[in-house]
Amino acid sequence: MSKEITSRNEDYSQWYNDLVIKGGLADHSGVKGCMVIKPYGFALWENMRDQLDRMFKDTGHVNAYFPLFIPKSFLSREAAHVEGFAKECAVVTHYRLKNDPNGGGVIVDPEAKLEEELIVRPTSETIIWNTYRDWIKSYRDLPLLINQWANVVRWEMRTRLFLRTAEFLWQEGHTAHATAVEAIAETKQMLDVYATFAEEYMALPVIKGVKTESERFAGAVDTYCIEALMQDGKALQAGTSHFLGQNFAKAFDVRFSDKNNQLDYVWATSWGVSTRLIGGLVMAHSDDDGLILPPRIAPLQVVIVPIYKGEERKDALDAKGRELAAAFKAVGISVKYDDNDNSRPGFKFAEYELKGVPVRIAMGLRDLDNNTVEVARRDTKEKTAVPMEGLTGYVRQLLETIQQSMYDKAMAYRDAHITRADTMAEFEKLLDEKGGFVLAHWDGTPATEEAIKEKTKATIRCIPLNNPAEDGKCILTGRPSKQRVLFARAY
RNA sequence: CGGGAAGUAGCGCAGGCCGGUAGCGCACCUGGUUUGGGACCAGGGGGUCGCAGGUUCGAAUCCUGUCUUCCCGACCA
Repeated sequence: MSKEITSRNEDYSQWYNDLVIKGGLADHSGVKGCMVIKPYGFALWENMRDQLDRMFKDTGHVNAYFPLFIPKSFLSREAAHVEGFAKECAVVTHYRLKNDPNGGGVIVDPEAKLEEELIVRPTSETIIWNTYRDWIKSYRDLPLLINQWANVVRWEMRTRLFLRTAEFLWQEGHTAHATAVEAIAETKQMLDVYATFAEEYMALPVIKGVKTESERFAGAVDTYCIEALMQDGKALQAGTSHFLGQNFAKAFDVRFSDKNNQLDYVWATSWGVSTRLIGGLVMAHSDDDGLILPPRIAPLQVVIVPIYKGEERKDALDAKGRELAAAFKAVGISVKYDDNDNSRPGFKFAEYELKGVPVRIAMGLRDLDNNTVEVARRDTKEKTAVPMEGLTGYVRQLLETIQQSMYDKAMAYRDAHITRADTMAEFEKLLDEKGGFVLAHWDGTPATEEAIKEKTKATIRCIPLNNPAEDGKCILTGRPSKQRVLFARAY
C-alpha cells in the first residue's frame, strides 16, 4: 500500500500532512495557500459547527450574514484594527475582465477600476459595526447578540492545511451591549462556551487566559483565549474572545440612548473559532497509524467489517451486519456496514484506523456461531469479544468511554508538560528538551516579551485566568513580577 | 518574501548528466482462487512528463520564464 504514514518521531510536520491528506480530510488546491476540504473533513467540521451553533443558540445568539467585501475606508476607521490586518489583506480593484486584444486570453479590463477598492474580509468587525450603527438607537435594542458562519481571507506567507490557510471557515460572534460589565461577561461566557466545546466534544483540554498587549486582537481592549497543547509540545491557540470596549462603537459612531435619555457609545465583543480547530484535533490525539477522532464529533462512529470464507453463509453474515447497523442507527450512532468485496478485512482495518473511526466491529462466521462480535477501539487498539445481545448499549457506553479516555490522555500529557522555570537557562532547556507550557515570571513589559521571543521563539500564550499571585523575578530582566505567565512555542 | 528540495498514470517513484517510440510498484478493469491484520495468479486499460516559450530534424531530458507544493526562517488564528 502507498498509504504509509510518516511517523511522528521521524518528521512531525510530515506526519501531520500525511494524516490530513491520507486520512481524507483535505487536499491542497490549485490556489496558493487555499485548501479543498474533502467530504470526510467537511463532515467533521459540520459536526463541530452544529454543536457550536447549538451552544450559541442556547446562550441567546442568532445567526446572520454580512458581506464578503469590505470597503477599504471601513477597515481604516479603527486605527489598531487596520494596523493589525493591513499586511494580509486581499484587495479587489476591478470588476470586469475582457479578452486580451493581443490574444493573450483574458485580462483585467483597465477601464473597470473600482472607485473604492474592496477588501476581502479578514474579519468582519468593520462592516458589522457600520451596520450596527443603523440597528442600535436605544438601550432597548441591546444586547444585540449575532453570530455569523463565514469564510475569511488572510494572505499568509506560509500556510499549512487547517492550521493556517489563506482562506478559512469560521464563525464570528459580534455582540453589542449597554455596559462594559455586560460586554465583559459576554466575552467570558463565550470563552467558556469554547472551552466547554473543546473539552467535552473535541476531548481537548485547554487553558483559559488573557493575552498580553502584544498578542491582543487588533482593536480589542482585552483578548481572552483558549490554548491547547499538541503532541510535539507546541501550543495552539484554539479560540479567542475579545472585549472590544467602545473602540468600534466610536470608530463607527454607534450610540444608544440609555434609560435616562443619555447618549453613550455601545460596548462590544467579538469571538471566533475556525477550521484551525481541526488541525488541533488531529495533532492532539492521533498516532502513527492515523487519525484518532473523538466519538462525539467523528463523522462515522462505528464501522462493521464482515469476514467470510467464499460465499459460505455470506448472506447470513450480511443480514446480521445490516441488522446491527440498523440497530445502531436507531439509537443515534452513526455506522457503516462495509460489505465492499473489493478489499479484504485487513485492508479495511488499516483504512478505518487511518480515518480514525472510534469503534470497529469485526464479524465472521465464528462470531455468527457464538453470537458475538469483535469490538476494537481505535484509541487503544484494544479488541474484545462482545455478545451481540445488548451490543448497541455496549457500544454506546464504549463511545463515551473512548471520549473520556481521549480527554484524560490529552489532559495527562498536557499536565505533564506544564513546567516552571525560574531562570533563563532553565527556561530554554525546558523548551528545547521537553517542550510544552512553561510558567515563568515576566516583568510585564512588551519589550521583555519581545526579547524573550527573539531569543527562544517562545511567546506568552496567555496569563491564565485565576492565576495565583506569586512574587518573583522576571527570568530575563530580573525585575519584580507578581505572577507567572504561560509561555510556549506555538503554531 | 529569503534559503533549500520537488512537480513524469489516481498514489509512490525511476528515467534526465549523455536528446531518438515513456517505464516500474501500488491502485484500476476482466477472469479465477481467496478473505479473523494492508491476498495471489493470468490478462488488460490509462500519461500532450506542472504550465508557457526557446534551442533542435527531433525535448520528459538542454535553456529561459512562470505556477504549485514541501522543509527551514521572517509574519500570523
